[in-house]
Amino acid sequence: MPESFYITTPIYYVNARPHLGHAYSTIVADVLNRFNRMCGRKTYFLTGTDEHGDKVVRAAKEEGLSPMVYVDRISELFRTLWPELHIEYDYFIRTTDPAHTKVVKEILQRIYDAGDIYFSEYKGAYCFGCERFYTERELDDGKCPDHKTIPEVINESNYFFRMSRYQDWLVDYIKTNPDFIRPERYRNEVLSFLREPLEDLCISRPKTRLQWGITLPFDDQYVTYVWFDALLNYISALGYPDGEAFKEFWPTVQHLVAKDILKPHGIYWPIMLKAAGIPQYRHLNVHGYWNVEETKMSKSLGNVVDPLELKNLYGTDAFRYFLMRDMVFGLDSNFSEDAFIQRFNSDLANDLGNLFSRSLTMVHKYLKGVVPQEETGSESDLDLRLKADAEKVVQDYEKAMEDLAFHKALIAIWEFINHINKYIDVTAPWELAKRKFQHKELQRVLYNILEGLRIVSGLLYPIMPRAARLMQEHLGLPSTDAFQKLQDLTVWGQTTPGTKLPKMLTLFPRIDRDKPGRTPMSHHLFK
RNA sequence: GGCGGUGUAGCUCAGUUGGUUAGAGCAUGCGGCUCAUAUCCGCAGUGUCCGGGGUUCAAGUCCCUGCACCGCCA
Repeated sequence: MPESFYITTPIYYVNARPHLGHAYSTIVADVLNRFNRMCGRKTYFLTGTDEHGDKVVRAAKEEGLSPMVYVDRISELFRTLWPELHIEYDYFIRTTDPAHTKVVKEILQRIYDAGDIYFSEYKGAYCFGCERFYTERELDDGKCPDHKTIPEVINESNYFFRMSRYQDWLVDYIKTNPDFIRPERYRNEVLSFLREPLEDLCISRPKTRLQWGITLPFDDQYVTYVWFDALLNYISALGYPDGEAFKEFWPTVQHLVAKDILKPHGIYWPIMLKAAGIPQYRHLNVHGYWNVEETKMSKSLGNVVDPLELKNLYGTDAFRYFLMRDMVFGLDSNFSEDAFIQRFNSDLANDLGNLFSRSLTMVHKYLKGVVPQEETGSESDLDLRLKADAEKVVQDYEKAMEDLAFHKALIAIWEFINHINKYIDVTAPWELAKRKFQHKELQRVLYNILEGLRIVSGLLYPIMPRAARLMQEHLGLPSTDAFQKLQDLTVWGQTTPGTKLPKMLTLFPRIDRDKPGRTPMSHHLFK
């Protein structure tokens, strides 16, 4: 029985529209999900939206909408964006779902009963304009940085989660499970944070101040605040506690987050799970930020990259390829249209697209578009080397994918693409085609090229599902299968001789930067 | 202020436990092929490995120190 695989994205906060960062997280999840399906695992892929809290109330007010109408609208933007990027999630959760609300209340009650939630009063500087407390440090000359007014000192009572009690346990757990949080830099960050005493977490807001949230089960004058509500989506979506999905998928859960929400996922969440008596997640995978033209992406700079626009300009496959190829998972990367076009033309159009095109053209031209016999038995060193390269690429790829080193997986594929190009160059099928007595050799060479391309298409499936599919159709592979199993990519000779190949197509037409009428990305206009 | 990271070719980066003339891709220049989306293949380079000091027969790699940028914490 192969293991299951459960991957989650963060649930995205609905106070803003989807941007490049959201798209990256969700595409990575989709890539991992598809890769694991190729490995024969039963997979579950969760994404969704986080919809409570005062920022949402404020954003709704600005648009003159009720919170519910507002969150419906923004949530829908996320939900409908993903299919456009060829993302196939299994379930889309919203924290306003009644089923989620029920689980949150259940867990709160359980932790409350166990004595890990207590009631306490505190004093603080509160700005009524911002509807929030400020710490001394955040104040600008004693005044609210936004409103330039002196905040009032008020008393407030709230419920607190006793995280401090679990600090030593967590440090120990992270130390004994080295890949609990990865890459290592983020694990170190959490450990370094835990060297200082951990403060208890405020998990409520009085209804006098905020109504848009889940009412505490043990005090109806309060709502749950942010993380305690949001994090529980990962279990409520599976039908915790009795759902079949929970039993099947929770044991192998991996979370995927950007570095800005490391603390809630690396500290609050494991402690919540511990306090509620739920087994820990397996991995927290943390990635970096996309900068745009060397600067931080921000609304005020007007350089927010809209995934839909990119997709419309260059296609989903190219967009996904660029994101996976140009970011080292865990580190920050830079996005620019120039870099994108560079990658597109050199990797997709020239290396892969042209290889695909020249190969199929030769099959059509020399063999009437019919897949030849394999012609084993008289292989040259060149043939044998190509097969060895094919074995190696699958191994390197698998290792890189397991390590979340997507760029390395793609580098490995492109090395193999170069090898096929080289193989064509050295075997020179156009020469073989001139001489009848070399027909068998011609057949063998072209068969090997097609096989090489089959393996390339199979490996590309998680990253570029649509292009992989197109390639497979044009290589005469069964179109009934959505993808090839990784296992099938390790065995040479799966292409069926005698298959008539469909008409040629250009996979990735070159982008001509200077072409008149070409529309550059709109964020350039705001620079 | 404390802790951590990064600094290698024009650009993006690889460089294992210290070990010959420091690598790849892109960009550049030259040559070859014609099946191909003017594509592909080959060749050619270029480097104060951030500065300074030290350990060693030997340092991009280890130690100390300074600088720059980044992150987390206060």
